[in-house]
Amino acid sequence: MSQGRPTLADVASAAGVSVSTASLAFSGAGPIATETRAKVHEAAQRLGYAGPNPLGRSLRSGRSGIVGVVIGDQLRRSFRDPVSVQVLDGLVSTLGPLGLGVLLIPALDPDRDPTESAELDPLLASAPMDVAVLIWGARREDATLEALQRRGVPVVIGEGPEIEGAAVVGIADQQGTADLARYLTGLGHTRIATVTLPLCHPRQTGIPTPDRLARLDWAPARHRLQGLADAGVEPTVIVEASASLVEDGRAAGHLVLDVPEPPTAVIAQSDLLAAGVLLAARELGLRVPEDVSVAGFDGLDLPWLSPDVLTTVAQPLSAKGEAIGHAVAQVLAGEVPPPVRLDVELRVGTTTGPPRT
Amino acid sequence: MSQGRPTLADVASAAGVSVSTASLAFSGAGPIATETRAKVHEAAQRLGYAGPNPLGRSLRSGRSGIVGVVIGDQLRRSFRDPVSVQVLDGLVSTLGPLGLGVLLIPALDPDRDPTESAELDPLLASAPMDVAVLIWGARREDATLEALQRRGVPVVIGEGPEIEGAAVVGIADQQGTADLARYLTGLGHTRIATVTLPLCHPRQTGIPTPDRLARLDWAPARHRLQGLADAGVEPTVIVEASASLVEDGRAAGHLVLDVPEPPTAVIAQSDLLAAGVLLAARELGLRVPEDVSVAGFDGLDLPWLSPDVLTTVAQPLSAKGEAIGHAVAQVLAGEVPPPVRLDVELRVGTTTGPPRT
DNA sequence: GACCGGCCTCGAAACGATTCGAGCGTTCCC
DNA sequence: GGGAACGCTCGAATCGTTTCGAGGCCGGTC
Repeated sequence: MSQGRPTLADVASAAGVSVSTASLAFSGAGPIATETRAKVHEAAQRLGYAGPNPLGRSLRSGRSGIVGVVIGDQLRRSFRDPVSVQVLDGLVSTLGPLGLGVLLIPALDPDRDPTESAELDPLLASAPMDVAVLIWGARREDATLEALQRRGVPVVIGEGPEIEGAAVVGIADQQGTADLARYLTGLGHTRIATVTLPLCHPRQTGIPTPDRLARLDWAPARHRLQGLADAGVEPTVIVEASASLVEDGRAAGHLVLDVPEPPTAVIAQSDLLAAGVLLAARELGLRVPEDVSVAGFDGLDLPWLSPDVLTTVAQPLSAKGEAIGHAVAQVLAGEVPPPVRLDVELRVGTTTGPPRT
Repeated sequence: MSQGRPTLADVASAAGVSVSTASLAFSGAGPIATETRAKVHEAAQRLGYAGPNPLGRSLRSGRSGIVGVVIGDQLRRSFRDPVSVQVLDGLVSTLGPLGLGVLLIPALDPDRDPTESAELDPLLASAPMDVAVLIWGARREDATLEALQRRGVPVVIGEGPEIEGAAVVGIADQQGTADLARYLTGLGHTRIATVTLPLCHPRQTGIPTPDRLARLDWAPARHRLQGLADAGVEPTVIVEASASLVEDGRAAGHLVLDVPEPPTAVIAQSDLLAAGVLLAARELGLRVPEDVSVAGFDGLDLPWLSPDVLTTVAQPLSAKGEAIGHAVAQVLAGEVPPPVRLDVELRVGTTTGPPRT
């Protein structure tokens, strides 16, 4: 068959061996004479055969070598956040050497009318993958998660709730936030506000209603709020940001600081939000940390804040990605990965100090 | 066969129809009675069958529905740059509705010793994909590109050289840079320096040697340098940054500005580099734009520069991603996409002004 | 000289789906 | 009333590979 690209059968017949032998020559599994292997490779070279077709291989082995990573509806929103990017980086660099590729999968739109199926079935339901990763903030009742379980795709969750049959890689964010809060109260702060990550679906910006607070089901926000409570801090005001972006932090910062009696410290649940609060403070003519202390969470490297250095709780982002990758490998090996919780570290910068008396 | 997950055959026999009919019930191609379809779906539901196995489907149809996107050795480096992210976002949102997924593929390490194959064959050589996308700065002699061509994978290139058999989506960056340069000379600047993107492999930081300048084979850097020449601007000094990051821009900025007779304007080939130059200027006590004008390229939204607004040449990032996605679709439809060149737009901000006399 | 192992190679059976042409029952038209 | 047209369903072939057990050849041993 000289039509189309050559197949293993073409190579085999060109080399004068059987298909199975040719397969062995490539896969390396099983005994094969050095000479035979050379003959096969030579024939492959001659025909321009670039190795076994992954499709055939996958079908036979039942493995695609693909790990699906679920991203938000908009890639932009997910990846504008350096946190996701660094975690993904750790993940990719762990998976790559294992021969596993990362497929980007848009999450199911939770608001979509299921009856109206304008789009052919979404990637989530039809893309090949051996394991799926929900990198960030899966919720307990999640159309995405459910669709994956229905397909029988094993799931690894980063920083999410503990869910039956899914491996979880988390961080000690509750404790880290508590440490941060104690540090601030230790400095003498009593009026502390907080800017949170999204609390629940759908995302909103502003001061959450009690109803929303009750529906709090996004793990990172929940843990970090809980950390405040652990340290005995009751925020004077809680403002929710709809995404972990500087713009949202700035808006939230105005809400928090542009009031008659502003707090003396603001704890933001992410560094980008904190950076936004910092901008807001600057715009309002407040000095940091003299008039207001600002702290974040993540431990990002933000050179453009220079000369300020943000006080923050640093989490090991790449390590989290690597831990997720490791869990993926375990799942593929048929093991059940134990839950992981990575340590975080309070890192004091120049944006926090004692309150003005 | 109740062992393992159910297959189409199981569903078919449970529904009392043939496999081919069951297939029709799912694919929707071909005539099928509504009642039959319902019967099949009901049986599928009962058995927990979540739709046709993509592996089998792919093998038969010869299509995986996967588009490989080649990223640099380190994901972090690629994605810390908002430019890549926005392009990727445009790409994903175009491809998603077409039922195509994006697989992240680490590029081949050009320095790797080919004899020593510690790693099993890289994803690039073995991952399933219908088309590959080199999103940014492919070079003419590129191990990655070559490996793809050898596999017979069609390639779409973003902002690269025109290469035989590969579709290209570019921008009018040469002209845009020329416009920017003319604007600055029009303001009266004569001593203009430039900070470039990487010029060639391997990446380096600092003032490039003539040898390096001669080997200039990275399209974006080449076009934008050429744009300066088109406008009759000969840079007083050229500094090369090894990546489009604020840190590198800052380092380059010090090299450019911390000299006895600094330029009155600096053109950086990306906004992040420009932001770094801005930081360097600030650190050196130079006022912008009074002491030095700074301009970038890309048109990113950089709220943290506030209250400054960067003068820049804006390129349509999402549109570029969409254009690439469109080209991918054309390739898959068997068409040969014509070369695309998107327009850019000079956007004057507050970081440029007339030089001090 | 016959038998027993090793080492390689081969043939055939999956893997799970799509697709094409044939077949069959019904309806409609002449 | 007979034949054609139509609508739906079915069998069988096919996609390209891996894997398993069988078998062939060779050298060594009793």
